[in-house]
Parts: sequence; C-alpha cells; structure tokens
Amino acid sequence: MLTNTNTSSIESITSSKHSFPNTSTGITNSNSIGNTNSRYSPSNFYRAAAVAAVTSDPNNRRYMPSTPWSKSNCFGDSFKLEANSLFCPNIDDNFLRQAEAFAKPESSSLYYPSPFACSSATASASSSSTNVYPSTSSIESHLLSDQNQHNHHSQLSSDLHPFYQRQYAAVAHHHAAAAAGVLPSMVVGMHHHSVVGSFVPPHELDVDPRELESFAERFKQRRIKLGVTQADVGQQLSKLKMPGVGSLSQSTICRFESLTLSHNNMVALKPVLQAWLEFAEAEMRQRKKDEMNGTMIGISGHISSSGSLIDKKRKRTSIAAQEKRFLESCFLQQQRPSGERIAQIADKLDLKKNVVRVWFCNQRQKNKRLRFAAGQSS
DNA sequence: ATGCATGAGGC
DNA sequence: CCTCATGCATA
Repeated sequence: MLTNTNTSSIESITSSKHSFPNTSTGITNSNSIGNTNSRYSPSNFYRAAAVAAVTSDPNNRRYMPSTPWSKSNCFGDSFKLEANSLFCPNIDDNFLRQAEAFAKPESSSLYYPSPFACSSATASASSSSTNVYPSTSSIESHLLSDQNQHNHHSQLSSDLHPFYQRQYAAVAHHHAAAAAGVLPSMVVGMHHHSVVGSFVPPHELDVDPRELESFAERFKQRRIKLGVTQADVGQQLSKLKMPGVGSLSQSTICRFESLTLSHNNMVALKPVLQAWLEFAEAEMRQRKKDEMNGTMIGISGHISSSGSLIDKKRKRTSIAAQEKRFLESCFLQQQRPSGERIAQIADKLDLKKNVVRVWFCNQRQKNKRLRFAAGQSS
C-alpha cells in the first residue's frame, strides 16, 4: 500500500511549462456535440463562440486556465517546492511525508475535517436522494475560499451557488456583450440562426446561472413527465438533426440535470436540450391527438445500433480508499504536480503513472465543475 | 450518479 | 502534458 518508497524515475522534465489554453486563439469551425464516433473538440467548439464575443478583451476569459487563481495556484508561493525538488531530494521526501500525514484521518481533520469525504462515503450511499451535497466537499470549499481571497469581486454572488460565485468572481469584470453576440446555436452547430428558438444569450458569461439552474430543473421534470430516460434523451437528440448535434450519453444528460457540468458546457447544451424538449412534447401532443382520432401510432422504438465487433471493454481501474486519501493529500499540496512527482506518487501507491496523472486531471476538472445543491436525484 | 478514461486542440 | 467535453463502466 503506502509502503514501497522507491521513488525516482525521471521522465519529462518539461515541468516548467504551464500550458494554459489561450481562449482567444483557436477559432476553427464545426464539430458536433456528442458523437459516438468522434468526440467533438471542446476547444474549437466552444472557443469559436467565446472568441467571437471575447476576442477584444483578453481578460474576458471565462473562468478558465489563465484566470488569476489558476495561474498562481491556490496555494500561492508556499508551494514552490516543485521547482526545487529536482535538486532537493529532501523536499520531495517531505512532500510525500506530508501527504502521507494528511492522508491520515486524524491529522487531516486538523485542517480539513475530511478531505474529499463527500465523494466516496456520502455520494455513493445516497444514490437516490437526500443529502447529496454537503455544500461543497471540504477540500473544494477550502480551495474555493482561498481562491475567493484572490478575487474580491463577488457582488452578484450572494444568492448564487458557490460554484458560480467562484466563476463570477474570477471574471466579474467582464462587460456585457454587445447586441449580436454568439448564439448558443452557433456554439452548437455553427449555424447563424437559432435552431432552438428565441432568446439567445450573447455570451456564455451572460447566461444567468440561476436561469440555467431553473431550466435544468424544469427540463428534468418535463423529461420525467414525458416518461423518457436520460439515456433516451441522449439518443433521441440525434433525431433532431440539429446541425452538429449528435447524441449524448446518459452521463451527460444526467450531469446537465444535476448541473455538474462546466458553465460553458451547460450554456452550450441548454439550447439543444431545450429543442429536444419542445420536440418531444410536440410529439407527445401529436400522439395524444392521434389517439383521440383512434389512429394509434406506435411512436416506435429506437434501434439500438451497437458495435457488433469484438468489444475490447475499457477497464476502469479502481483506486482504493487509502490510496485515494493519499492522492487527495497530495492534491491539497499541489494541484498540478510535475511529471516527476506524479511518478513518485504513482510509485509509492503502486499505480500506473498515467492513472495518477489522469486522477489529478480529473480532480482539477472536478474542482472547477459545477456542484449544485438540490438534494434530489433521479 | 459518478469514477476513471479518451481524445481533440493547444502550448 | 494540460484543459475540457464526454463517455464507458460500475458502485
């Protein structure tokens, strides 16, 4: 487990680079939302929209990469260790020791009652209701509060979800986009007309989080009323033939409903799902009308196109609780560990380096991700 | 509902 | 190697 202190396995020493996607650079074009065959490229897809609306204001970068708090990670300069680690083996050692110490429930509770606690224990147990969101997981809130200290902007924050408070705090100074911003439909299908309907937020940042929140809720309710599952929605999406819009997975629909997607993602998906909703309800009305006329029409089912080839099932490595705790401790110290450190950690936990790397990536993403409270679930 | 994974586009 | 949108697999 936490033994085997073998360490050292030099690899990519390119640690000094901190690649922060320049939001205002890669304008490209189409891409389709969700597509079993080819996942669309977020960069192009969303960027195109963002660029159009932001291009003139480099600071107007949404909440992402180059925002102040990500540049100087939440821990400020107290974690410069990384740079020195190469020459100071002792520091590395300390790093791991510290992480290990934090990993112990007792000690960690000193600062963080239960780092990440909510993810494993709470969440899984309540797969169908109640207390799903202890506000924000301890570590997240810790990080958030720290970030907020760097961004004294919150003004519209009061009644916003913590996530949004953060998002907006980071970019609160953005100006209202001019009349003809980028339409979500453009974002989605790169078409210049709204496939969905009327109102079209000029810029993702101009979409009121509360509006998204209520839409997501309404969406879920109406979806359920229609008797359609999240997976169904995902599949039926392709029937809409919306330009650039393919199907989506149950996961994504679920995440949309629970607002556990990034704000941008939410904004982009909203018009699509709204379109589906209208479509589905119209279809429903039709069916009822037909029934009235005695013309029973089987709305038909959907074919389950399946890959009939030899499925090489993707395997999901499961990280044990103890290992996870260690990782979490490391994360508290460094959200973006160098390749070497990742290697050390991986070695220590006897995990593949890539597994550890991906874990950190996911952790970072999860940290930015939406996390709404609403003790409900399907 | 959510953990780990993939892949595109980017430095 | 990162971020980000997404998805498969699974608890």
